[in-house]
Amino acid sequence: MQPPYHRLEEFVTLSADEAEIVKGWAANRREVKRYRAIRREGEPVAAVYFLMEGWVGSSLMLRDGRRQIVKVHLPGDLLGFPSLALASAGETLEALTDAVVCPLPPGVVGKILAENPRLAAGLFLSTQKERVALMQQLAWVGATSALERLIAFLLDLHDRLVAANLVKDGSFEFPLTQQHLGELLGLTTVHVNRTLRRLDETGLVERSRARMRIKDVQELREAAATVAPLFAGQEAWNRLGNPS
Amino acid sequence: MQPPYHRLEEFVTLSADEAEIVKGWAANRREVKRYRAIRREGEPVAAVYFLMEGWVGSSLMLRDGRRQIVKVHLPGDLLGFPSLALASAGETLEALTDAVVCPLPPGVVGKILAENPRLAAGLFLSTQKERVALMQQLAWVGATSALERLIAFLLDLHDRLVAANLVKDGSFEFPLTQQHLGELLGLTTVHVNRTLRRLDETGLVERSRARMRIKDVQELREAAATVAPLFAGQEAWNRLGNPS
DNA sequence: CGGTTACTTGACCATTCTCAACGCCGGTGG
DNA sequence: CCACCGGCGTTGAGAATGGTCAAGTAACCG
Repeated sequence: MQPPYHRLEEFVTLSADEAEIVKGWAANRREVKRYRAIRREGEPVAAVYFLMEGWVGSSLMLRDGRRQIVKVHLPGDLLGFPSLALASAGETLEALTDAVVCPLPPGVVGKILAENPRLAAGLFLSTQKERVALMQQLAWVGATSALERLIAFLLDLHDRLVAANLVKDGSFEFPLTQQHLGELLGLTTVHVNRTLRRLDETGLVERSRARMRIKDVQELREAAATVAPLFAGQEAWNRLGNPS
Repeated sequence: MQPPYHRLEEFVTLSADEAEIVKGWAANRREVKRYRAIRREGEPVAAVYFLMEGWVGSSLMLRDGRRQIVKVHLPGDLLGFPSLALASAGETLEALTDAVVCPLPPGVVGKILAENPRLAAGLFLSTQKERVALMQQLAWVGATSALERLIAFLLDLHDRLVAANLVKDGSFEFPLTQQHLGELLGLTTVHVNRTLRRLDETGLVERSRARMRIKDVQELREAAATVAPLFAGQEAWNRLGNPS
């Protein structure tokens, strides 16, 4: 199977040199078992991570033990970047399936910023894309009902799984527990359960073990409270490159 | 009054050249009246903005008209960066007070990425800081009660106002309506009102017209559900510059 | 096959929302 | 200068979405 470099080429096509740099990351693989932490909040910021295989959650812990999952990462994602601005890590990275990550010391990022403007622009835009995703999630969680949140998340997940080539025959692996969904969407496990049941009673999705199928993506989109933003791809890079 | 460049120097001290670049931004000032949009969702991504004076809100609109404010920006903030990754703007930027912004075409950002690695690293880290802030807000909104959300927001605002030198004698201007607070925290106006009353009945804050005073910041911090993250400042830049 | 973990369901509870009315304050026009 | 108007803030009563507690069931793992 091809390493998931799709997200790195989304905004800037990589030159041969740049592709070499990226491939070099794979030299350092770290395998992580399901539910194990890759890095916890409060630990030193020793690296960022390229997610090679598996799913990983980024979460914040509140003082009383409640937890908010802020992102479910899929293969090809870069993890841990926000903590580069912090004195110690601000997010816990936890494997949601068995996973493989490639740790990149902050110096690698610095070197790219210093020496490779194209790749730097790609990273920069990728980071902005993540900000948009966070803004969207905040909108779901802050302004919509349980059902709408679930729909919005499933659609977003679906689209990202398609991009990562992980949807087969319209269905995909779904390793999240209902507890995870609750912590992601700001709901209790019990209510996630009821809402999920409602969703598949209406025939919009089908759950079986650790798989899920969205039966009619178009119909589900119409039930969603937000419209997925349209990313600019290459055009974003062109804008950066053509000061007016 | 000094232009608010504090946020640009947070991670990387600017060289004389770099300071010149930044000062050059001020050449192009755009004044915006309170409640006027600087840029709406869906419009072309013509620029990002440096906020010179005043407060600005970034918000997303849902299909049914509900709105989520994702950030209240203060002087010194850079606005509109997430939309650089999008085909058309993903957030509406609305002046919450009379404001002055300096529009920067995307090409200016591209030029910095291409030619000025130090400034680029500063921007990059600033952006990561914003991501951390968004993650925190998501945690408040997703995982805490109305009272805790309000406290968390007020503390965060307070700290940022202090950094921008906008707190005088322990009190600060507070131009947000209760509706804004609701849209920011995922609550209705009515409930914001009740919660605010509860807050000042307990004597933790004092409201008068368009000002607010936090009577005991330390005590309020103890009542908060999250701990504000510690930003790395210069150290973050050092990490980037010293690949291990 | 036993034990653990996740999922499911029910009954009850509470935080927050909805709807509605009213008061205050600032601005505007006569 | 005063009267009106509109926006914002405030308060009350009742409804509802989602939370809590609890128990039971199904799936998975060693």
